Amino acid sequence: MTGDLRGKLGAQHLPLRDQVLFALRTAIINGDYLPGERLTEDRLAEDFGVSRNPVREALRVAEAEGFVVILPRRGAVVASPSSGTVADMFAVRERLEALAARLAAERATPADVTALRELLDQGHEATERQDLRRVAELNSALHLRILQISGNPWLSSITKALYLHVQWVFRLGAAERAPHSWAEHIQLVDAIESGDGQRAERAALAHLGAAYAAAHENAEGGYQAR
Amino acid sequence: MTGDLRGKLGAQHLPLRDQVLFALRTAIINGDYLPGERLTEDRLAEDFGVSRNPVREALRVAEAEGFVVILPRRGAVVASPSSGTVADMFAVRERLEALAARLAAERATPADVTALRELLDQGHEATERQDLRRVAELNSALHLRILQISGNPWLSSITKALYLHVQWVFRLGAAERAPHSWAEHIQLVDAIESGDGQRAERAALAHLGAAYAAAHENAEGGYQAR
DNA sequence: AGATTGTTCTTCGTATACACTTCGCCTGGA
DNA sequence: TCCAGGCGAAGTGTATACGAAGAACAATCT
Repeated sequence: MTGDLRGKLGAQHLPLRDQVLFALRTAIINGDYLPGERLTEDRLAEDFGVSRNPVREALRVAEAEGFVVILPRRGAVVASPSSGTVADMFAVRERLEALAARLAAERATPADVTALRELLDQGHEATERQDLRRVAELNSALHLRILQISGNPWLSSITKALYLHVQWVFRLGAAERAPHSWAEHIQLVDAIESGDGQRAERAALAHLGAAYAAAHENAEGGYQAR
Repeated sequence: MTGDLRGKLGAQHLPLRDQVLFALRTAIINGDYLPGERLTEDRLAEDFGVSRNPVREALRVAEAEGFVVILPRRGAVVASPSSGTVADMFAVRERLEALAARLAAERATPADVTALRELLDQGHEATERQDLRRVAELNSALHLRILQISGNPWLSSITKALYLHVQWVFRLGAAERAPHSWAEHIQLVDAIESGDGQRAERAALAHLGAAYAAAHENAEGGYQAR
């Protein structure tokens, strides 16, 4: 609840509202604030050690991003990703990541490919070490990197936002996705390296399909709505 | 046990910040505030007749939506859509609207189709009357309706946001797109009615391709960056 | 009980204050 | 004339206080 997040955010150069937004997003994704939980401005202000104004501004953005729902005159509650919308998210993500893969394949420089392989290696190693947390990090890093290589800022920002929500669902649904996804990742990077957009798209779709299946399993009863 | 019988009486009055956001978006899209123009909080507050707080909250959301850029400690300026990002926008939009068309085809009820045909008729009529403004409205309405029929809230909200930006570019680039697009629309609605997702996707892609060509022409020199 | 009326919590908007940055202007010196 | 550097205005970032109105809940009355 209120305990562990109380830090002194008030000393940096970044605007407070951004720090609050970041902390809020993180707390929601990590499950420190659970779906349906009421978020009063005063409480958040106290949790983060700031005044209400930065909190309000952060809340509006969090609403725009879909992490909270604001009911007029009644305040904000943490949004509830229902298993219905998980399917919807993946349907969109599938298309977007397929496009990203294609663009990445068409535009990747040798240096880009090297960077991807590097992530792949680290991921493989972390998998051997059973360091699931690190595996998840590297998984994100790989996807984000591909997005960046795609060179399309719109695609990138939209997909990133979606990706955060996916992670949220994963966390709530407990276990991170297992090691076998790295085989798919290798396929994907191979395709990108080949420069064959079509093939990269297919690899992305295959990967997303598998990821969805996993997410769907986890989503069943991993959290309760309301 | 949290009571779920939400009365919806309070939902009609929208908060000032939302009205400000709406007005701000509209003003930017209409070109009342031009790209690069400085938006000081005091000025906006005065323009809209409210205090700084609602303005600030609206600005944060407008930033998240990509209509303004906020430079820390220096304030907000209207964002500048460069012709590079127009291509990027359409690349994404193509994928999203194709998905929307497919889902709509798979899920449309007869009533949905009737509603689409109604819009088509009105559009045709407005075109005859040379009422370009109304044509543009109906064009939006049609796309938005298809999004709604798709039944995927993520897809819907993301694409809507993108759509606003497209309109922005169109306005800045002067002339609305011409009458011939209605032929494509008819193809699209026919495809949706048929229930053939594949065909609906193809129709959407064809339409988007043509729209992009038009947008691209307009974008050349229709406005100046910075 | 069932309806009505308070009471309280909270949001929403306004207003004000102030530290601190940024920027443009101005002045003085080369 | 041109540059340097100082000075002050403008504007953001943040905090705080306050009043109004809505919603939820409790208490009270018929």
